[in-house]
Amino acid sequence: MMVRLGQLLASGIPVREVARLLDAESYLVTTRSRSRYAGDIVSFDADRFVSDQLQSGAYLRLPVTASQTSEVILPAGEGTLHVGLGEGIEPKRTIPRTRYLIEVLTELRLDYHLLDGALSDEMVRKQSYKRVYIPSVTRLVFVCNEEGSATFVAHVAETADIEDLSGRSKEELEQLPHVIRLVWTGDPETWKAQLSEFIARDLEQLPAAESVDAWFTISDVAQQVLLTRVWVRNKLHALADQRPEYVVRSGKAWKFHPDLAVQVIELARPVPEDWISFDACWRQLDWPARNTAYARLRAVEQTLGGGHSRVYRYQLLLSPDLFQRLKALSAYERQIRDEWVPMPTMVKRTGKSITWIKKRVEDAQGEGGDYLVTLGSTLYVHPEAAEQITFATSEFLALGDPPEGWLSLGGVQRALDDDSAHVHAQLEKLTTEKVWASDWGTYARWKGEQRILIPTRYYSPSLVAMLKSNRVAQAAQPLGSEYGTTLTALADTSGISRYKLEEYAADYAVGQIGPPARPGIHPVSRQELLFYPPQFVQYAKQRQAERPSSVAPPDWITLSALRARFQLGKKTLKDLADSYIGQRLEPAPTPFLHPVTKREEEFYPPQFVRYVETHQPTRPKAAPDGWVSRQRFWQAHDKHRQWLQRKLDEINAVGQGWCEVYLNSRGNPSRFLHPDCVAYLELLLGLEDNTPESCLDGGLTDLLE
DNA sequence: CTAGTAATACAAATCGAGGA
DNA sequence: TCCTCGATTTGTATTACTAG
Repeated sequence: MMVRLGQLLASGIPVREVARLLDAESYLVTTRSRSRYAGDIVSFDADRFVSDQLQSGAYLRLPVTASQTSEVILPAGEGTLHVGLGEGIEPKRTIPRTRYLIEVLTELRLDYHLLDGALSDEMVRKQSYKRVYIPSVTRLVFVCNEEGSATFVAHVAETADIEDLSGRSKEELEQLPHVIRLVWTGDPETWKAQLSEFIARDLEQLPAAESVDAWFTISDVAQQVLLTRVWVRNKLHALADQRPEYVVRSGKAWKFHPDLAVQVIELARPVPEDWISFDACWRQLDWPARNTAYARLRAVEQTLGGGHSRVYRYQLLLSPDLFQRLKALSAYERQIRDEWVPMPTMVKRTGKSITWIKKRVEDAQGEGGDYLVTLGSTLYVHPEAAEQITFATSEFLALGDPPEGWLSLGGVQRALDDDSAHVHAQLEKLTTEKVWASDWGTYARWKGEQRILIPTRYYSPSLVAMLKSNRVAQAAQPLGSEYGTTLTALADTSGISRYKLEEYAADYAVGQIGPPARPGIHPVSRQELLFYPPQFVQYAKQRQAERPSSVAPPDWITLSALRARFQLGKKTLKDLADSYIGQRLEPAPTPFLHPVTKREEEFYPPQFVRYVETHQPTRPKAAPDGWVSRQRFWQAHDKHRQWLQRKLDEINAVGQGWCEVYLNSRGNPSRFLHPDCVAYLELLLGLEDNTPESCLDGGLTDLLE
């Protein structure tokens, strides 16, 4: 603003005239001249004018160029009455129409050029007509502040018309079809509204007409708002990020669309008095770091919507509403920090993993209760849940180590060279017998050299030895049929799973279908076991036969087999299955008996296989030649991975196929960079290392093309 | 005071191994 | 088949610091 005001004052238009133009005659300062031959010195208090404008929040858009001509604008026509020197006629009132016009142009955000005309002696007018040309909408306005002087708005087809129109008389102007005469109604607002309408009539159709020359540089805006260029630059660039078409590079300088400039000027508007500075707010609040408070502020502001904080003269000021919310949030967070238990502490207390604790907390919390809260990056557990879990897990911490030579289930299975579920079942049985009670126990699990707090059963060497001899004896002499059969033996011989047999046995007992199972001494192991009569065997086989379509059609397949075929992750396949089921696609997955495991399993139709083929996420392959993994790249160039991430985001590497997932050397999916991308990044690195900042600005965008 | 950079911290997602 | 674990990768928040 200062620049344009300076231009205006230096344009050759007399200072008094400028003041009249702006309806700002109160800013004229008269200083008595020291020389008595000279008149008083009249000057315009530009500083006061600008600061008042800033205070009031209403900025006048000053002309792009202002000049004075020695010619009369809209001279009197032939038929006009000449009234001599105008003596004896009452001086006409002044109406600040120019000021109103400038206000209208400011509202419409239009740039304009001002020309002040001369007065001639034989004219009635005491004030000159001004010519205002608005290039973006090709409008020409003739305006005069003197009472009774009409205002004319003309549409200009060619630039040559401007001079032509200026030389005509008012009467001639009125006759022209593309000229509108605007009369003073006595009310500034209606006059302004009419003027605005005439000027902006087809403004919407002409948005692009505004030439880039009229756009604003950073300095232009900075001088308007009286804030530093850095602040303005940041604001402008931030806005321009959202409207890339609103910023151009003109030579060395950036130029911004007037809309952006206006927005920034808006941002510099003073804020209400009850707003509080961010630092004052932070000092009253209870956050450890200033940055934390700043992050919270941004988060809260986002939920509130805009307009609750504003930077004014290097001060980030917050609305009272925002401040209250931050205060409440800080109190809430303080309470969490003081009373709740941080996750790391919980891990130490219980000796369990974070996932484990999380699951228990979720179980512990009631309806709608929120027992887990993340503050910053620490997870806090509600005190009640924490206490409950700590109490419940004290047993884990008390877990001892298994005695030397004792074996876990896996160990027993390896010792017997039999990894079937049968071993597990046998151990289960043995551990219920009092005889063996001291030969097994629950201890902490050992995984290689590591002690893990999972209660795990370990079995003594003598128990294992017994099991071994038992199995040898069993092999020699199978169970006698005259006693009936045990469930385990039946499972082994019938092919029906022991889980199903248990289920059938329960139904058999409840329904009293045949003679009940009776306890007896096993001829080989001398254990007391339950023996089931032949009727039960028959019943079990019947139940088994009744199971829905016991064998799957040949092309139906289980999820796990499908997983092996497509090399898909568990979760990926599960998601695909869920979506298949969710869409109610036919035929639906159906339970069948698995030919090998003899268990009932969910089988999926061949349609699902095709569904997976078409919907599966593209499975990574080995990287083609020349592609480099992200990790290798940032490590090789001694850059942080975030640096790389940022650069890739900037050039939209994923969008243009410069970044793809391939298998890395470990066989895991990882992101790889296209050779071109690598070349570009290396070029970038070279530039960053070797050239000053200024070269980077313009050069890189070209390189990207 | 803002915006940018780098280092660090944390958490979510995922996988295979092992036990029940 | 389900669960838990540690290991690993990846994404994002926090922190510290700097230039302008």
